[in-house]
Amino acid sequence: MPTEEKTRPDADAASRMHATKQRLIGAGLQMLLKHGYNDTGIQALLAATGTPKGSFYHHFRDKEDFALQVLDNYMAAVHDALDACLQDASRPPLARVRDFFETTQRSYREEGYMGCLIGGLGQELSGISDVFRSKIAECFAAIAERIAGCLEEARERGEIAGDCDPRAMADLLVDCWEGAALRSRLERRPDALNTMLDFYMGAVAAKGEVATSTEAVAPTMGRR
Amino acid sequence: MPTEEKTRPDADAASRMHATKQRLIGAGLQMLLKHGYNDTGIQALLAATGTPKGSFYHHFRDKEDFALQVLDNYMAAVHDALDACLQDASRPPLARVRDFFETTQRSYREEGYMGCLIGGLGQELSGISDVFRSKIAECFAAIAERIAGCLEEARERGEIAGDCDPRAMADLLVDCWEGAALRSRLERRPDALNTMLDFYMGAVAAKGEVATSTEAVAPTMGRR
DNA sequence: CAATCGGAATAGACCGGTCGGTCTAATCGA
DNA sequence: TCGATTAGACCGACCGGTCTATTCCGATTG
Repeated sequence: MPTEEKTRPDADAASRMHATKQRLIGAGLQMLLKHGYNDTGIQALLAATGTPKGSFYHHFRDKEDFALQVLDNYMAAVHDALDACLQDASRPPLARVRDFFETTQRSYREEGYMGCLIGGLGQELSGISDVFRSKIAECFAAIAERIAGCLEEARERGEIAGDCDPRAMADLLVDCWEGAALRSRLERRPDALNTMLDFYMGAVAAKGEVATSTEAVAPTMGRR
Repeated sequence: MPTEEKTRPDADAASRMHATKQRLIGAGLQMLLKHGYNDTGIQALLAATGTPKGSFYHHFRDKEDFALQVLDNYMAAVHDALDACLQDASRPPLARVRDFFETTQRSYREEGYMGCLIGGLGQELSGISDVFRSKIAECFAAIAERIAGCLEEARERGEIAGDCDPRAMADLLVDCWEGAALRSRLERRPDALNTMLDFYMGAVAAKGEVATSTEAVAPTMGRR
């Protein structure tokens, strides 16, 4: 493993985690995705997993600590997906970025189009908890940072305009994705996600220039 | 007033509304924006407005009914802003659309960058309540519908590509806006909103063609 | 190898507080 | 006078969290 990040939570930590704790975090992800934070009850979580209360408060300080750990777990999975998609040097950078979001979209479908946990908790809690607000802002920043790296590559290769700011474009992409994810949650279908991706890819792709890539990046645009 | 819509809730209804009910809805908007639905307590609302419980349950069936009415009120304000911004036939259609979102952004600032109530409630409740889910989907659809009308005008005038689907582009704009609104809520600043607007306007504007408009639509792009 | 020790983990009764909602009575205003 | 509205005591349910008791299981012994 290359020394790519200073301190990213071990993606492999799950394997060393106690089975009960893993069960709680797994079920917690589903419940937090569907119900949000305030409507997720500890009792309901324990009932759903057949866990006694003592175990929960042995593994977690309190509900907030629990949700933060679920979020860490979620972020680890996101970073795994980023690793899997963005590091394939044989593909054009822009196609790799698109691949990441298509992978993400697939995971949304598997969860019944409940959208993104980060966005969900961010929307619900950023008004009342600075802990969550800053944590979630950091999550988005971390994702955007990695995408920005890939966009920088794309810029150097002439896939996107040479005078654009990759980091700003990455932030923008993440933001728009979250909006489309909310819409897909409301509609229980992925259309908004696809439309958004097509639009973005079509808009950033440097047109009529060298564009060495033969891989199609934005098949259609502006049509649902 | 022109017969523009079949049945849109009377924007002027507030003036005929009982003072107590108005107070509750006004305070409810602030509380729902900041705390979300589940963390907004009836008791806290009553304490904040100095209202006895009897009054609340006289004017509202229950908490859900209350939140839906706050949402109706919010939507009426949105439609007012749409009226004010989109109907000025003397300005280019695309500039009118941009004007609406800049007006919206101003109102976000006034509320301390708490983002959009529709998006907030949508994110929090769409997983557990079909009432809210469909209601909020309709809210977005209604907004997109009106923007689509303006985009259609823009298309006819050649401000945007002739072969694009105005309705899809309007949905997309609303979705991306919501995503940027979440980011602006997390960061307590409007940057993400501006970046998103600039990017969208720059991307849809038909380039190098007739483009009769002399009004700048997207001053900068891709820079924060 | 068996006995045992001790912390980790499980188990669930229990607690005070707050939740949304109900009910009856008093008061207001046309 | 009479319905609309205000007033607030009251309710059962459930919330997150605490506490003590028990069980589990690997390390430490003789």
